[in-house]
Amino acid sequence: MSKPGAPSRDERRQQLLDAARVLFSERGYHETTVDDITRAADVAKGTFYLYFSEKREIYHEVIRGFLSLIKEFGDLATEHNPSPAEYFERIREGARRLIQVLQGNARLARLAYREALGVDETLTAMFRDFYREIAELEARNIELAMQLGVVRPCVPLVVAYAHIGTVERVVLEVLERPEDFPPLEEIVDELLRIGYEGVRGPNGPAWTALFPA
Amino acid sequence: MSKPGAPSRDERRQQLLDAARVLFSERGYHETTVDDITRAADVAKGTFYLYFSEKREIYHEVIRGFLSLIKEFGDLATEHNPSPAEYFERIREGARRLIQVLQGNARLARLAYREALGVDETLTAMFRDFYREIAELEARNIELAMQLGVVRPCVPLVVAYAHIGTVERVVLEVLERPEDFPPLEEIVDELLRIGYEGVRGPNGPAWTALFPA
Amino acid sequence: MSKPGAPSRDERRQQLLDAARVLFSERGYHETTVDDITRAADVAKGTFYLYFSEKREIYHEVIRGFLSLIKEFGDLATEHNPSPAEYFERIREGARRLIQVLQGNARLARLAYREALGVDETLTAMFRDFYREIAELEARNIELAMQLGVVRPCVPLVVAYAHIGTVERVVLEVLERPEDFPPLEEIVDELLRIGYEGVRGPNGPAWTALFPA
Amino acid sequence: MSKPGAPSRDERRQQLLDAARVLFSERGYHETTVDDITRAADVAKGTFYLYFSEKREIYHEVIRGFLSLIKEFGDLATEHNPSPAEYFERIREGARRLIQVLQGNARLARLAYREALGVDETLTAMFRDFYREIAELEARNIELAMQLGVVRPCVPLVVAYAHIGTVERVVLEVLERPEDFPPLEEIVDELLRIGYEGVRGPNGPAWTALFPA
DNA sequence: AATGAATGAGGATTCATTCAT
DNA sequence: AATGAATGAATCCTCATTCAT
Repeated sequence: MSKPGAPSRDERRQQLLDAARVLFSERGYHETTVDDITRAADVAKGTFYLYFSEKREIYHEVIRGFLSLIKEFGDLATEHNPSPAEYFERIREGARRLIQVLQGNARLARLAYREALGVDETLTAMFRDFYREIAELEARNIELAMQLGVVRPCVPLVVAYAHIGTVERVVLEVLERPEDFPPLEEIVDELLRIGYEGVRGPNGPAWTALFPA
Repeated sequence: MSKPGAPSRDERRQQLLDAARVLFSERGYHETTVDDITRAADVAKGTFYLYFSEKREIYHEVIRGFLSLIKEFGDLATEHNPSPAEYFERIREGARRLIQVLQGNARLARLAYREALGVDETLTAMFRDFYREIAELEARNIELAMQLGVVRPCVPLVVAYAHIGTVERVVLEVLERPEDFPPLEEIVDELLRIGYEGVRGPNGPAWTALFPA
Repeated sequence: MSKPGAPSRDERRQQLLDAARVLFSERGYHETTVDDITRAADVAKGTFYLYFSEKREIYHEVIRGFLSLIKEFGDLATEHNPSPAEYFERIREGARRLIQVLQGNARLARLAYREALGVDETLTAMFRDFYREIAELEARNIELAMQLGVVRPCVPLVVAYAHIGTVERVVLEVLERPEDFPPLEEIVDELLRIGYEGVRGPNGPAWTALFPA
Repeated sequence: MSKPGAPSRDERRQQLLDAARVLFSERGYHETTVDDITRAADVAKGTFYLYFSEKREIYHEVIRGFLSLIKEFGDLATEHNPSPAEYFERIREGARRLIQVLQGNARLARLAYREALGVDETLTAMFRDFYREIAELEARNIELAMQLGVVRPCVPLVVAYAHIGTVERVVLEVLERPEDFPPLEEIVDELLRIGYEGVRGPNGPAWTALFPA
């Protein structure tokens, strides 16, 4: 059906997505034209519309891809019935992998953050759902930690968003000007320490004990 | 010399800014046309360009106004040489006033957050500088707290961004769907508690002692 | 940039309508671009949209103008309570003026006829309504003539459409190749004679008597 | 040599024509894409161009087919040397069959009428020729009728177009809103009566005598 | 013969900005 | 200062047609 060496349907689509990801990351949604994308992907303008029905669609796709990349790294702590040490180990592992993803997609991370909401309703909803999902995931982590006694009584959803904001803002700043900060790997532990000692329960301080600086 | 009843130059400018603030907040930068703004301000289209050299300029102005509104509420803690109790009292006061500002400008807050960076370089820089400024301000707070012994040794800038992210993300979520959360006034203390117990020093726990739930 | 005397809003609109009328008549709707129209009217492309919200709108306007030009020439016979001779005299007068209008707008007449329905729903409705209106008008003429006894009992609406079709088809052909026909002025009487002797009533033949060849 | 079960060249072509006829009738020429046609005919897009050199060609074909369908029903009256009664009987028979064809192809009839000329020169010519042919045919009928004395002296071509217009307009209206009219079968006689009494000759009134209501 | 991916010219519409009055 | 008509560059999207497989 396709020439050997000729791109398959999926490859062509990917070609366009890749070009779009780069351009959107560099210039944002509004400053990137369909023409730019097709030129970068080295296809004719009309070809774009064989794979995406409109410009917004490819943007959604790019963002969706990024968000699902992130969402993969949260399901860790809640499984089984861990000891406090196991719990924190898992949280720590998840956080580290999250940081890696963000670091490996720095531009895209900034893009997602920037134009989170300025494009259209669908996208706004995508982000709202994304935040809600990861917040609820972290809220469940918190609840588990409360049951384990390593976290004091609190409103889990509030704490969850606090944790998210902590990571989000710090990581974005570090990605923007890494030279002003210690390496991200070191920062992770500090953030977790702040986040979890901030809600330390009767069985704490757990964190410092478990991971002495 | 202006006709009696005719708006002065500054008033006219303000008229345009007010219209723009509302429209940008509701629809974002790209979905708002200069025509929309002049129509809302009830002036002719050409008049716009007597007060602003281009569309981006009025947007910058709107954002700048909002950011400086926020920045006013940070200089509190660093003055004089406070006791731990005074320190926290000031921090708390600052936070409360910040929340009030955000709550009174919910739409604008969302706008600022959304299109923070998608418009142009100047704006990107404005936000970067804004974050840097408030981060450095909070970092100085942290350093002071370290000296007071209420905060353990840490990298102040990292902790500062962590604090900012905490407030930012939680407040944005609460503004978006207030029905899922306790009232913001109650949340403030929880956030400060998380933020400061998370970095509690030898003279702590301070927070809980000072402001028992 | 064209203005020996600055055109008023209405003049500019008319300028565009005139250009559009000519172009649509020559090439039809689909073969005429907005660019063609603005170029012919000697204004910039954007100017078009200050006066018409979309391409179809100016087309509707052109057609509407033509149709109402025609509709003016029907109300003649029904007034008062004429004698048979007066009745036919009025009919004849109306028909002659109609022919003149068509002759003076030959191209437009062909346009209207051609793309009557191929453009959009609004236009289809415009034509349907147009035909219905003039048919009902002629049907009232017929009814009046039946009362006068110059027309035999018949279904007025059917006869009305028959009369319309007669004029329409003949005039269109004559406009297309006048060299194959007698002058339109002569043809008018023949058509009326056919139309009205075809439904001659007991008081007839009226026509031949009144207007011997 | 074709695979068993595979359509022959002609069948494939017919497949495309059938699909095109339906789509053109429903949406008109400009609103129908080659893609629509091939999808409806269940062949690949490229296949279209194996059978037709361009989109307009298949449209021409569809229209041509329809027009020749109509043209078949005119050659009746002119044969032999009929008596007046035979003459009218043949005319009547021809008219009835014409009506049947139109009724059975109502959509197509409207299409032909609508976009008669808006597409291209070839089509314009096709229609011009079509009208000329049937007009000349009817003109010969009229001449014959003049010789028979059932039609008064007149310009046959003018009368021919008058007759055509009568049928055309009435039938189109009836097809559009049948509920406002008597059944077409009844209307036929009324139209013929109008048409032929309108040109009744010394040996008339023929019609009424032959076909009393 | 059949396929369907690729092409790219073409056209409608928007809107920031200018400038004569 | 104010006006608002005019401008035209910019951009999205469509679709007839081609051609390698």
